[in-house]
Amino acid sequence: MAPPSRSTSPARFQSPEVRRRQILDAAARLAVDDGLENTSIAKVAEAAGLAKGSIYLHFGSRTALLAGLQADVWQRMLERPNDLLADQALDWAMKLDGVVAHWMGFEFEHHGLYHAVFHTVATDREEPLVAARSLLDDLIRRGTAAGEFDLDGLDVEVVVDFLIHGYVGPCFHQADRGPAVHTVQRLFRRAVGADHQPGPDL
Amino acid sequence: MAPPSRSTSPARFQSPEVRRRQILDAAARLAVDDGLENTSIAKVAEAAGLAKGSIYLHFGSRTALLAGLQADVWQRMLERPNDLLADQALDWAMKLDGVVAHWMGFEFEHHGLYHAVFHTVATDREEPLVAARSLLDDLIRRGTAAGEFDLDGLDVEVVVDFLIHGYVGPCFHQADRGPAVHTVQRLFRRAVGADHQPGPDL
Amino acid sequence: MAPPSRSTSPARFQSPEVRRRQILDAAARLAVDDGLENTSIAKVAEAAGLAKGSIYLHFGSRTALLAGLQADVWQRMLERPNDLLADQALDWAMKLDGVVAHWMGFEFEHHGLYHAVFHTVATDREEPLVAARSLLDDLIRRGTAAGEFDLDGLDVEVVVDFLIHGYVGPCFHQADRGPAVHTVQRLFRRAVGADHQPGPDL
Amino acid sequence: MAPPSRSTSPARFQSPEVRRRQILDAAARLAVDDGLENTSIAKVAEAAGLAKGSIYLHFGSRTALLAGLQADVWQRMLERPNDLLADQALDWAMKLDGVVAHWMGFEFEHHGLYHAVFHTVATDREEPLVAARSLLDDLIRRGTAAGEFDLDGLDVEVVVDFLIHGYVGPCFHQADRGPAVHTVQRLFRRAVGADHQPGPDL
DNA sequence: AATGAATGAGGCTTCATTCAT
DNA sequence: GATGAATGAAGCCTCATTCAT
Repeated sequence: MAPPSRSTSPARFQSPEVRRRQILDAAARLAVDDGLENTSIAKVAEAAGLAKGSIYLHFGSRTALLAGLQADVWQRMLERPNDLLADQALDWAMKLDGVVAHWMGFEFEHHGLYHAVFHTVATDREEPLVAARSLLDDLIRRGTAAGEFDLDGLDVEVVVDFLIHGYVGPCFHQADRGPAVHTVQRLFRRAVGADHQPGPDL
Repeated sequence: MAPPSRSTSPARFQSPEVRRRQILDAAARLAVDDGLENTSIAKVAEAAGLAKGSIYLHFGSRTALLAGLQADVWQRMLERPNDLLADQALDWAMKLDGVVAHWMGFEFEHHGLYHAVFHTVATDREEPLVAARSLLDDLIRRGTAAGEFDLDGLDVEVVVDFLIHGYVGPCFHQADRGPAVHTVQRLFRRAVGADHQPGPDL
Repeated sequence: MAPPSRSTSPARFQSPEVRRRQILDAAARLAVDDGLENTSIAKVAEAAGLAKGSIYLHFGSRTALLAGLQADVWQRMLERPNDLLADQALDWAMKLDGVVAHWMGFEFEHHGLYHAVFHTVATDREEPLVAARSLLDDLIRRGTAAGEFDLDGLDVEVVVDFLIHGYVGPCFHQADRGPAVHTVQRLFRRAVGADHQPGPDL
Repeated sequence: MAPPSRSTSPARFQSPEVRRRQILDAAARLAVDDGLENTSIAKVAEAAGLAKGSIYLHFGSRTALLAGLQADVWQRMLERPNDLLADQALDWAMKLDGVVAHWMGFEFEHHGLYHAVFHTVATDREEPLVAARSLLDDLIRRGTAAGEFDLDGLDVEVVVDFLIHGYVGPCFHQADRGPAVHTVQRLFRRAVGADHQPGPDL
């Protein structure tokens, strides 16, 4: 009996790292377009130009893939802000502005992916979220210590949670990105008691 | 074609109103525990002590059930704040405090149900969301007009979106409700430029 | 606890015979419109102005109802032709014409109901079909004996089966009923060797 | 989400073409035995020795499967008659005989499958039916033009519809195939006015 | 490494039938 | 007699996962 004919030629060999990235990119694209819960292995495989089974050579399960996506997202979310934090040339309010601009930029760019990943992945979601929170926490505490921010007794942790959720809202409903970002920057400043003068876009 | 054998005794007759409420309550419980998208008809039926098919006597489809849940949630979310808005004895900042207290109370009580419903239901989710937004929008505009709030040029719509998402954050991570609510009330006041003195709990 | 409210008043009492007929009529209507297999108990009940459960006071099962419908259909299908057969004023060819006219009239009127019932009901479908076949069988044999028909060795049973299926075809595709009936009448005559002159419509 | 446990050994790999045919054959068997509308995916899968889900690798839906069955049936139904039509060695009456023999052969062989498919499939059933009708239509018109047939004013379309339904009848009730086919051949000839001498079997 | 046929649990929905009221 | 809430088997379909090739 003839072996089953292969209708498409197999994908060209790739190193695991490259494949992994291709898969994650495909998954991210689909998650943005169709929503995270509608991102099936089959669709990811097709979008990545692979067969379904091949996904499992790189991720142990759909959940693992989604977790990978999450890690990916959060890494990109934290990379730049960490740089900002270290930038000596910026005062604390400007750093805060920078974080807002960066995060909102992501939400606008990927329309909800960050939000979706943040809220949906069925994994230990604490770790990366903790990272984002502690980044903001750190920023606010140090800005306060520097005398730039004035919390007037407000609990930093609550403020952080509030801000980290709040900035997402305007990303869904606003057509004009620039003004929205600017407004949210000022809202962050108001929250930490530093809205003395408008901050420039970053 | 075969007559269904009855392995368990059927649930006692109930009026549609009562059953409908029982089903919605069961669904709400599950939505909180497992997430909205994992709330299946089978699970709802079991939680409500009914057979799967019985759910369809009260809701035309899973989507309709979820929409019913949403409508329910939002009605409870908007009822009280609308009363607050109409209360002549309160100044605008106090009304704002009241809304915060009410909404956070719900989130704490139902641990994420409101958030889940708010962000996930696959229905025309706009209507009730619009209602919540316009409530806050109205409150802020009128408080500003009354000279109590000072937006200093901030776009009201962005502020509203920001606040409506922001208050949810602290509900997940804070053990001490009272202080968290108080802090968020002050953050709302800061956002609208009215944090001159702390507002009392409502 | 209050008894469940009754949203609609119960249908007025009716004698079983009348109810039975109402139900069969409703079922026939639905079978014509939606097809026999889409005729559910629920729809019949609604069309008959009854509650679902009430159907079971008159028919033991859906199958029994469908069988009743079938019996009904076939009775109406055979009544008139039996009269024709007994009519002394008609010659055999005219009787044949009459049967055709009557049967096609039914198919046109009820658009496929007779065909559907004939072919679909999951009961002992033989009995009524046998009646129709033997009617035609009888007619042809006696017409042949009378010298009006000429089978020239054709097996009567095959001829009967052929005719009884054949007349249904033109009922589906022909817009002009009159000419179609006339043509089929002549085809019946040809089949039995009696198409010497066109027969008048009956 | 849970890995599917494998209680039975999976069916051996097959090329899509082979599987597709196996599934269609199983479906045809069931359609004959149980009726087309009682042919469920579950039953087809079991009859084909596959899991339910595997059917969907080859047919997008139950409807598509049934349509595939239909297409299959009709292709086999029309192939041979089209050859007959082109055969120069046969006169028109003999071609007509050949079509009858072929079609009745199918009905006998598959006991009702062709009839079932012909009348029930919930798809665009027009196309293949049109093909069969136009085949017969063509045959009759050309036989008439050649002077072999004599319609004497009968509408060809009605004749075609009549014949195409009529031949099915004897297939259900006759044990002796040979004589039945022969009789129906003569009935076709009578219908088109060409029953001058018996035609030989084809 | 890559493939893709095969699996089967589980999700949604319908509907004939029963039975307490 | 009449009602309609309740049932559960059964139907269609999806999709994460496995594994022979």
